[in-house]
Amino acid sequence: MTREPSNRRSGPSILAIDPWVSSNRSNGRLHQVLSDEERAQLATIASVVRFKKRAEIYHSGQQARALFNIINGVVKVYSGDHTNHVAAFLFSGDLFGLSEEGIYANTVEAITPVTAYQLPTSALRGRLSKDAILEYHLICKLCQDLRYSQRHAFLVAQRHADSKIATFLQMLEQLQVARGEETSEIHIPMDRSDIGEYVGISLEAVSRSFASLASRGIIKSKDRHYLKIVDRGALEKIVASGKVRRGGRRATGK
Amino acid sequence: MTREPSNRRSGPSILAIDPWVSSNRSNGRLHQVLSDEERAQLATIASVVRFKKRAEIYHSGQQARALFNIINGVVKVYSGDHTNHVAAFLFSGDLFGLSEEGIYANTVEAITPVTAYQLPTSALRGRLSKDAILEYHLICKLCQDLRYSQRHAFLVAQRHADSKIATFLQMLEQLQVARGEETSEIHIPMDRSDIGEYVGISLEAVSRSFASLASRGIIKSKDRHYLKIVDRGALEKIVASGKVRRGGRRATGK
DNA sequence: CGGCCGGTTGAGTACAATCAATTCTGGTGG
DNA sequence: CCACCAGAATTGATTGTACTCAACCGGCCG
Repeated sequence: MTREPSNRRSGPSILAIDPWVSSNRSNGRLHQVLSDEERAQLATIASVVRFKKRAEIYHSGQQARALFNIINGVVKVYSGDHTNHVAAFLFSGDLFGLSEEGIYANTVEAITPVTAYQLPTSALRGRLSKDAILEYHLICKLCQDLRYSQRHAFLVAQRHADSKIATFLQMLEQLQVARGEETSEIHIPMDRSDIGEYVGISLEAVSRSFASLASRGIIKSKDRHYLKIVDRGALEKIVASGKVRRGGRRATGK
Repeated sequence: MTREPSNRRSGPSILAIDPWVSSNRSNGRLHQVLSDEERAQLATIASVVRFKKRAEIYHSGQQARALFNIINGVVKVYSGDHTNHVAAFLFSGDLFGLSEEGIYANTVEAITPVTAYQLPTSALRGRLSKDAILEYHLICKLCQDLRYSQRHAFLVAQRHADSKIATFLQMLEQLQVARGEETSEIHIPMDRSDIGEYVGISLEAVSRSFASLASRGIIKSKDRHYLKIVDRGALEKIVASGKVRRGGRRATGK
């Protein structure tokens, strides 16, 4: 982990959607919720840190010294225990380092080389307590994270491996759209076992699903980490086919 | 839905754990993060509403007119679409009604008769923008919700029905502890199909799991909605047995 | 060149979904 | 108060899917 002066960029960045204010120009795209002043302000308490691929950034149970804001790279958030369940993949503009009573509740590992702002909790809390706007923006981001987490639970609840992978691919693509990246190809930075631990199937099943989708002409993979969706309709159908669950009555009176 | 003056109680209540400040006296118990003044303040913009069992409180896609704070009763939060995936069960001291650009992102239905505070979004936003402390407390609650959601994804990722149900029971018990309720018996307010939709198995499998746990002497059920954990150790083992997932390398260098 | 790691492919098995029949339970009206 | 009914819950039998164990491939780095 290396430190360097943080004046090279315009400062921490939070990409999110406002829970209440509907912005005119958003087709699934996320917005920079921080103003330039806020970013500059935050930059004064931030330092830039870098992590190599596969580096563990912090471990569940450690003292939460800092909040991190990804500049670029991808991390995975997972439970540090013997189960390696992956809770989330995070990208540029995302935050991690949320704690529970000052203790990190998850383990975070760099999937790719990562550059991030490091915001010491003490300084951050000081700033938050004085700045209602900044707090509001943090709220926006937390709502965002909550929605993503619910979507993740939904993904994991899909019954067929193919549906999970199809949903996962849609999610990845949508994330690329959300942050305004190139969208002709889907970039898959994580490896098969990470995917398996995220969608809740074995890595063999991940492999088989990719193979199956490819053989059916629904996706076309350039290599291990890049692929294209060829038949969007078919993919949609596969996503939908994993959802059916019967039972449950209708909501009645008030 | 009926309205009544909201001066009957001490005002809205948020139960959560501070992400940073470790409170001396918490053994898994949640705290009231709002001060009496805050609660009184919020009460001035809140009205009390009641919903019958199985009433739909709002539907995904509707305009988000209000945030709700449960006084008592239980609701389920689920995706309004044809899939009935349940994202959460919420209890007293919980919030619901979070939206995405002013639109409700979920559907919420009362599982039991529910009494709740209704906080119009406009008034609430006005108050939030002026009150950094209140915003901070909302942040606490959102972190809480995020953790629960991650735990839910984890539960759903368990591989065996028995493990899911065992985990679910532990979660319910822990929630009762968290809000300081009676803990000798576990109260299960939701029906089998709700449980199935929450843990990601069919309602028949839910039934079979309960039967299996009971026959093994691990739980003892009084009736459909109340049971006791007899063999806590065995339950723990079952929870753990659903977690194993092999593969994944170790995190290396810095 | 060889080893290692990530990925793919194959065979057998176990578990839960499904379809279907039956019992239990709580609420309603006579 | 009881009989009845509808919805919830249970139980049974069958089938399909994904996990497991295991062998094998291929690229990358030392």
